[in-house]
This record gives sequence, C-alpha cells and structure tokens, in this order.
Amino acid sequence: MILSKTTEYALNVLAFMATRNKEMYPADYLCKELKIPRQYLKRLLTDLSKKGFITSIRGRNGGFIFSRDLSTINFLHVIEAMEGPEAMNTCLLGFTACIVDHPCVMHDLWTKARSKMTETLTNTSFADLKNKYDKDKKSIAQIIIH
Amino acid sequence: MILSKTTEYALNVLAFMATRNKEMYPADYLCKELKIPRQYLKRLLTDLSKKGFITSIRGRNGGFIFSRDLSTINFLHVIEAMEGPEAMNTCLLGFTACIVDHPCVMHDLWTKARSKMTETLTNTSFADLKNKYDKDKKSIAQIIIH
DNA sequence: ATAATATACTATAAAAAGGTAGCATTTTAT
DNA sequence: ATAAAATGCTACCTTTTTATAGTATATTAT
Ligand code: FES
Ligand code: FES
Repeated sequence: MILSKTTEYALNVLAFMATRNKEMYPADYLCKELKIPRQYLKRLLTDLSKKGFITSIRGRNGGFIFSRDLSTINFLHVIEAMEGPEAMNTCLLGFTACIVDHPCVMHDLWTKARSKMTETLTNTSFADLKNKYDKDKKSIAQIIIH
Repeated sequence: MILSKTTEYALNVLAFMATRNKEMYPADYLCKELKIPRQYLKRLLTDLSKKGFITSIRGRNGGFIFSRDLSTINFLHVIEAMEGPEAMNTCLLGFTACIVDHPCVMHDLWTKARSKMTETLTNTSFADLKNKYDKDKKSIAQIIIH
C-alpha cells in the first residue's frame, strides 16, 4: 500500500478545488495557494484531467474545473486512478497480490484492518468533503503542505 | 503513509522466521526461501539486527535468530522502525504531519479510518502470528513474494 | 592451522519518483 | 491583428529507493 507524494498532491488539489467556490482554478493560482511545485502541479493537473476528474480549459481565463458532480467522485477513485486499481489491496507481507485463494498468514487480519479505511475512502465523496468544510470551517487550520 | 518494498521484505522475513521452527536462519537460506535479492536481503538483515529485532551470529553455523521473545515484537514496531515513527500518522492530504491542533478537512474521518488498522498492527505480535500459522497452516498458501 | 561457512562493509549501478526549464499551442480581451 | 494568459508537451536533472558486486572479517568443524 502506497500513498505517494503525488497522490497526496492530487487529493490536496481536488480537496481544495472542491471546498472553495471559484468558477475556475488556474494552475498558477493553485500553485500559489497550495505551495506545490509549479511545473509538477501543472503536469499533475493535466494528468487529473486525462483521468476524467477535472476539465482543462485552455487560453486566457482558462484553468481547471471539476468535470463531473462532486458527489460522483470519492477518495478511493482518486487513489486508484493515481496508484493503480490494486493500491489498497496489497498484501502486508509484500506478496504480489492479496488474494483470497492464496492468503498469507496475515491475510484475514490485514483484510479486516484495511476494510474500515477502504470503506471511508469509498464513502467519502468530494461533495461530502465540501459539506464538511462549510460546516467546520472554523476548526480547520491546515491549508498548506510544507 | 507508505509501506515500501523494503518494509514488506522486513515483515516477510520476520514472519517467516517467526513461523518456522529452525534454530538458526542464515541469510542464504532466507534468500532462497523468500526470493528476496541476496545482497539486499543481507543488508536488510544487518539493519534489522541493528534495530534490535534479530541477532546476528557470524562465522560457520551462524545466521540470524530473534533477539527477544516473539510476543514483544508487533507489526507496528517493525513498520515504525523501517519507515520512521510517523509512518502511520500521516495526513491524507499530504500536509507535513497529521496533528490534532492543525487538522485538515479530512482529519477526523481519516484518523478514525486508520485506527482499526493501527490497532491491528499494534495488537498482532509475532507470537500471535506463529500461533495463527500453526493453527491455520493448511489454508495458508502464499510463501513467496514474486 | 586451515578450510569452510557465515556476516559486515563499501562502492557502485539501475530504476523510480520527484522536480525544473523552455517552448509550443490555444483562447480571448482589447 | 495582437498581446496576454492560460494549458500541453518534451527533455532533462536530482533525489530516493532498490539491487549488485566484491572484499573484509569473524567463527567453528575438522
Ligand atoms: S495475501 Fe498477504 S495480506 Fe492478503
Ligand atoms: S491533518 Fe490531514 S488527516 Fe490529519
């Protein structure tokens, strides 16, 4: 199981875009707000648009917007899009896959332990995130990665 | 949160050593059984011995054995020794740390989601693993990583 | 003593991830 | 038309992780 820095950036950007009420999010604006390296973020945004989460609009006044309703995108979607479909289904002991037919000695314990996490990642859409943010705004301190 | 390949190797080796009933585990034997690259595994074993999980015995008939009782070592110990003490305490959105005073919008959901996993990793010692293995041996298929 | 069998150490290479720079292309306000 | 403001693309660089090779050192059976 890996949540790479790039995936964290992706979740961070999307969470930011989902919770603010802008019409459009240009790369440079996101870069300034989130302190993610400029060119790296641009590449990531292009990638996220190719993956269907956001739409890019080129040219003056362009930027990025969500391409579908926030309620249709959850955290697991993004993680799997970034890390591959098996990202959250890896064997704790590093076997090639975590398969029910070929369990390792930790398999059932590990599967159970992961389930709550996977469940949360599946059940939390970016619309939920926005609602949460609007409700709890005062108690949310952290905005910047570094 | 990252479980790197090296950490998976570490858990794999220790799980193997904990469940077999050998007096001594030479590096070459572990390498052959677990298909972990020879020199890389040797270095890892030295590392694990420096970290106090196993003891190295040099010379003919040497190898590695656990340096303390299996019941005193759990999965979180090993993960934290390999990945650093904050390995399982990282912010989902990639903020520098996951801190109660400086929560991000996902903080409380993510903290709850992680807890079951962390709990399992803490509550499962390598002695538990051995018991489990002795009991379920027939249903455990997977041994080799690749 | 000596040979065999181990681990320990060091240097290096290869691969993957993260980050940077520059230019091309697209769009729109003026 | 033109300039400004945006994304798209490619090539390259740096750092970290993973892997390999060779040599030094330690221990013990014989
Ligand atoms: S096979 Fe190891 S955790 Fe499932
Ligand atoms: S601060 Fe983001 S998960 Fe805790």
